[in-house]
Amino acid sequence: MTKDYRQFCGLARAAGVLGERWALLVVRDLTLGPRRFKDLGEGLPGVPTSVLTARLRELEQMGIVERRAAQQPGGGVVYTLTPYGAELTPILDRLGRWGAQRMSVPAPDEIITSSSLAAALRAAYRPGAITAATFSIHVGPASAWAAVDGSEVTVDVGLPESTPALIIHGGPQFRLLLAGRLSAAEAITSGAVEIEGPHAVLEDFVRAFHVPLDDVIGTP
Amino acid sequence: MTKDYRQFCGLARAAGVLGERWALLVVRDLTLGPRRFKDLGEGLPGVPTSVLTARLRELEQMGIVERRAAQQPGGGVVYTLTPYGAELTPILDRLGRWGAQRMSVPAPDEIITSSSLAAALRAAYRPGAITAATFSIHVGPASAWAAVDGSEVTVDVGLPESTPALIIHGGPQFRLLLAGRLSAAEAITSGAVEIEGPHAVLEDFVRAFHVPLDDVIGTP
DNA sequence: CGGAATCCAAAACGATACTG
DNA sequence: CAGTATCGTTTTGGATTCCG
Repeated sequence: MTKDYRQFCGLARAAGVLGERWALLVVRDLTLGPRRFKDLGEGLPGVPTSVLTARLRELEQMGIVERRAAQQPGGGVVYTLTPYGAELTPILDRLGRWGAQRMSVPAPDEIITSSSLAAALRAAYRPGAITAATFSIHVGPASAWAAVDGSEVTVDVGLPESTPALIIHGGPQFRLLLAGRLSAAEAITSGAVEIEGPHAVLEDFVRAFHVPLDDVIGTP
Repeated sequence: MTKDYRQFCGLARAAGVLGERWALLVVRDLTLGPRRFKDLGEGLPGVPTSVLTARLRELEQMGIVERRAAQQPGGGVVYTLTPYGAELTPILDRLGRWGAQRMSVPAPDEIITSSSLAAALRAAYRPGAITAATFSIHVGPASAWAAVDGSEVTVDVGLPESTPALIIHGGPQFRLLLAGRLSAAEAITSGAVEIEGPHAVLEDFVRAFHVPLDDVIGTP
């Protein structure tokens, strides 16, 4: 449990916990807010309950995750990030952007989860482009929303509470829109995305949310 | 080889490569500069050559590491980070600082490698405290140096080329100096560190290199 | 719902030895 | 120096089932 490198090194510690299978994705999902065991399991297709339990215990023991009784609907248990764990958020955002640089279009067997979409939106946010707006995004089976207010952005899975300025339905090409490889206009005319709302708001969206994409040279 | 989460997610990609055993530490060592196979192996006590090879191949395949023929002494092979891989440096620095927050004093079985020391110094650097100086640091069997010049810092293992303004020999308590739990004066009088050079330069050092340390509450 | 318990299979790690 | 090859052992991941 929890890899041990026997090195007195902050990075080795981090690698020890977060390098375990599924650990980083569990934390990613928890950066969006408190989650139940079941939510985590469903949001991470392929995790056996036994592994999820193990990861949560380890993260708990390292002070990253906290296990609490849920007050509201139905009681039960929720997992949250501790303040220490929450400090990972900006780091994971950067790491996620780094990894996304080489991701153009989903492979046939790759899925998009709502949590990954929400986290990607948060990581993609560039303050200053727009002042305020709420977006509702659907990509394949995944749904998330992002609410911009000044330099802040709030994201989560599912649907926004307030009515969004724009609803976007995107397909596999959605990534290219975030990369600027497709302009807002192109994305619409090509059918890469369909929107409910004004075209101009989609222009706002692409200005506010951006993740560059490398020209990847084939490996000769 | 290379964990697969089947998710179209930058973080999942990153976790796939960097989550493999030893991978993050290999990258850490390479952020310091080109390294030979043997250097990496010796700097990572416990890695079998077979595993090291596997990790290097994976990192190479992901475009993070490049394998080149060494020009200079003796020929052979060196591994370097690609530009893409080098982009990880600031991220790993942040992750390392995050992990170090809960590390006060090395456990009896924890070692300090020269690479981890050098990387820790880089991560600990706060621009603005001093204008220029070179430090030579020894902690246990590990040796590294850091050269400050304006807002830039350069670090590596071993000894600096130019004569340092200060040589520091630290013991297990060295971490507390970086955390500010020990003042420069206290560190010297308590014997936590021994220095060759002016006391005042050690004051400079602690101002320029700092990694906070959490008050960790026992787990009740 | 929130897990604990079992069990099997497959990696993958670590050690060691050996080669170009 | 820079690995490859082999191999036994240990993990641990994944699937399934069951329980409070």
